[in-house]
Amino acid sequence: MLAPRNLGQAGDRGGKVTMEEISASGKNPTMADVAARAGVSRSLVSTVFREVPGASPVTRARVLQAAADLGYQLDNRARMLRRSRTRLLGVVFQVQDAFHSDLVEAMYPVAAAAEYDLVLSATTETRPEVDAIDGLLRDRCEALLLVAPQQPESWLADVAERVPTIAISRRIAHAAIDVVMTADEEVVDTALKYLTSLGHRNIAHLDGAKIHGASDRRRSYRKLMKRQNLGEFIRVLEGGNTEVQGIRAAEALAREQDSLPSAVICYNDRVAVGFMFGLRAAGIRVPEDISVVGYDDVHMAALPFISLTTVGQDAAATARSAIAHAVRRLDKDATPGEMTLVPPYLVERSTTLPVRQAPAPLSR
Amino acid sequence: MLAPRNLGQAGDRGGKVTMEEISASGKNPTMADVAARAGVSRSLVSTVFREVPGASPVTRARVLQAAADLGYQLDNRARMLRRSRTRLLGVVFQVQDAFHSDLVEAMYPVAAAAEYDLVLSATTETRPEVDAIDGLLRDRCEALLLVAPQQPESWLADVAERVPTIAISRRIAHAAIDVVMTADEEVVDTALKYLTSLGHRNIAHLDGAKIHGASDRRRSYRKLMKRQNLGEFIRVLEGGNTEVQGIRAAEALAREQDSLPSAVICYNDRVAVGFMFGLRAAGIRVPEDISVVGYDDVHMAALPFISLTTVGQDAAATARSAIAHAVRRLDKDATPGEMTLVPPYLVERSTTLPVRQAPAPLSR
DNA sequence: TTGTAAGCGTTATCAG
DNA sequence: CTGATAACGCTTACAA
Repeated sequence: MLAPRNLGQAGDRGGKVTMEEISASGKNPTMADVAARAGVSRSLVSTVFREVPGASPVTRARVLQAAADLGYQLDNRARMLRRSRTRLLGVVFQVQDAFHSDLVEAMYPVAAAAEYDLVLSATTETRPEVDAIDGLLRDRCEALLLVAPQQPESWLADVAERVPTIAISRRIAHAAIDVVMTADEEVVDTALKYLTSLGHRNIAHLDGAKIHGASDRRRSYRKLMKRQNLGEFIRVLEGGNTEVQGIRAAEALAREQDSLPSAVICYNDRVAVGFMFGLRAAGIRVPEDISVVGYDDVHMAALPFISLTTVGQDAAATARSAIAHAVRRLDKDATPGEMTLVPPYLVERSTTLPVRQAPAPLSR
Repeated sequence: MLAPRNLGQAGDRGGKVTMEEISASGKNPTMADVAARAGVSRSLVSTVFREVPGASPVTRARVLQAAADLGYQLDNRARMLRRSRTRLLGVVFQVQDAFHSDLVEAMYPVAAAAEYDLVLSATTETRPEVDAIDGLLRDRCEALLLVAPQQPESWLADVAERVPTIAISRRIAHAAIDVVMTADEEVVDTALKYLTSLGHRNIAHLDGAKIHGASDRRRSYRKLMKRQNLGEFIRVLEGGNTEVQGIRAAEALAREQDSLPSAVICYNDRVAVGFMFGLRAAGIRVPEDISVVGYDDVHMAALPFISLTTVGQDAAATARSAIAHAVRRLDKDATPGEMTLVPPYLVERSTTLPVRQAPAPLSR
């Protein structure tokens, strides 16, 4: 009763387990054990488990049965060691970040389709990126997928010299590193076009402070505002990337209530949500007084009592593209340094309204 | 300039890289390469890298230098294969779950302190638990840490028969499986005692529906209400584990407004937050009309505009305990089937108030 | 279709 | 302190 389901006891259908059963206890059974039990050679067991042609159906069945009886499991260590290729893709990500989780989730099926396995290596407060990457290198991953890597470009370039490296969600200009990220300027463009289509002109930008990518976003905002002939309205609000910083920004804005923008584009959803609640707490209505647009489309943005209009990052497309880059480098030895920009998408929800309190559409 | 930092070029301080440099390109350098460059035997290189005594300081330095010049990295596959023990702990978790992420984060330093490495294996929509566990078994992990496993107990028991298995956050009564979880009854007890201390008696329970553990919680609620002589107030509201289900529950409750409880203990924070906003949307004030207590202490609960009073799960303590179980089983061959209950903690925030609108404390 | 034998890059054992 | 020499469990030509 305590015996594992697939580990067939003496007396089970299989029958003649005797020595093997004893020798198998404690140690894991090997291919040799399976071969012995099936009455074939080790290599035949291998062919069966690799699912390559070269074993008769009847042998195949016998081997599989013997393996099941013994509770045999392939040993990845040995198999990877012997094989010329490990078919391993290393993924470095921040385990606490929801968008990173979305990416990892989306990567699994794509990698599997290309017959690669994923090796996850998390970065945390106590586990620096360098350690995470080192582990993957020791596991002999064939390519590295780095989600929002924090290390300096030169260090990442050194890594990329050893193994094909794909940076995700971080712009890096280096000939050895592939990059996959949401088209940053298009994010601002999408938000801006949407807001101007609602009649907004006085559109401010809630900044991401010193976060990676914030300066790019700021630059895009300035550039695109000018292009829309809205240069006179350019205004960058001091923000950050957390809800609390959003609240602070709202409080600061409320204090100088003389000149409110009619809409604000935020660095990300978290700061946007904080900003929105902060405005409301200060007596400024959202969306009636100010429209708010976020970025990321995190889970929270979709909650009915938040319902934040936002420009979303397509995690699935990003993941697909990142794996595709790795596969191109490995299986089609493409040249490194290519960049893929994933288009963002707009999600209209309840934090935006046409400028100046437009009346609800009349039914006529 | 394109050369990896640690891969010392010919002309670098090291000097005489010639054939090795060429042979190393393409293939990863091995211990043999390092040995050759340092002018020692493979086994000495091994002793140096294993950091065991048996190499003179000067040799040690030479080996390390040669390794650095070559950009040598240990090969985990070979090392794990040869070593009697892998010192690998497999962790199965839902990559999308914030509490699981907290656990994983907390596990890293604890495992490192016990000289174990963590192997992460995520379950997702497309990657079933069985696959995740299979992978870890093939990697020859020495123990499995399963966070909130979904498989039936009998199946998990089969796994536990092969390898020491620790279930986290799921109650399992099986002699082969260790369990670490937050003391479930204490959670309800903590919430209940806190609410009664505020004078509440009409305390309802917002249920977790068919989720694992919900029935335990329900049972504890009933039992402890009776123990407090509050049996007449027992009331289980149909809930769930998501914000949207919380909103629905609030709407349902508002419809039968004749008999509102004065406080509600919720299955988790997510459903609690939805419930709270749902109540407010229905014109029921929180906390003035109804006090709301959540469970988990997720990040969102602490946001200023949510500020949910909740009973928290101690992720760090749970992680510590789980690793400790594994280490006890592996290094001190403790007997399986032990259970550790981690005490929860109360976080008083803004969704609870003494019953019947107590006046703000007077300053005198 | 099946079996034989030689590694893959380490660690561990045992001599010098 | 140092260096040969077997394994570890598998894959992969190559032979039968």
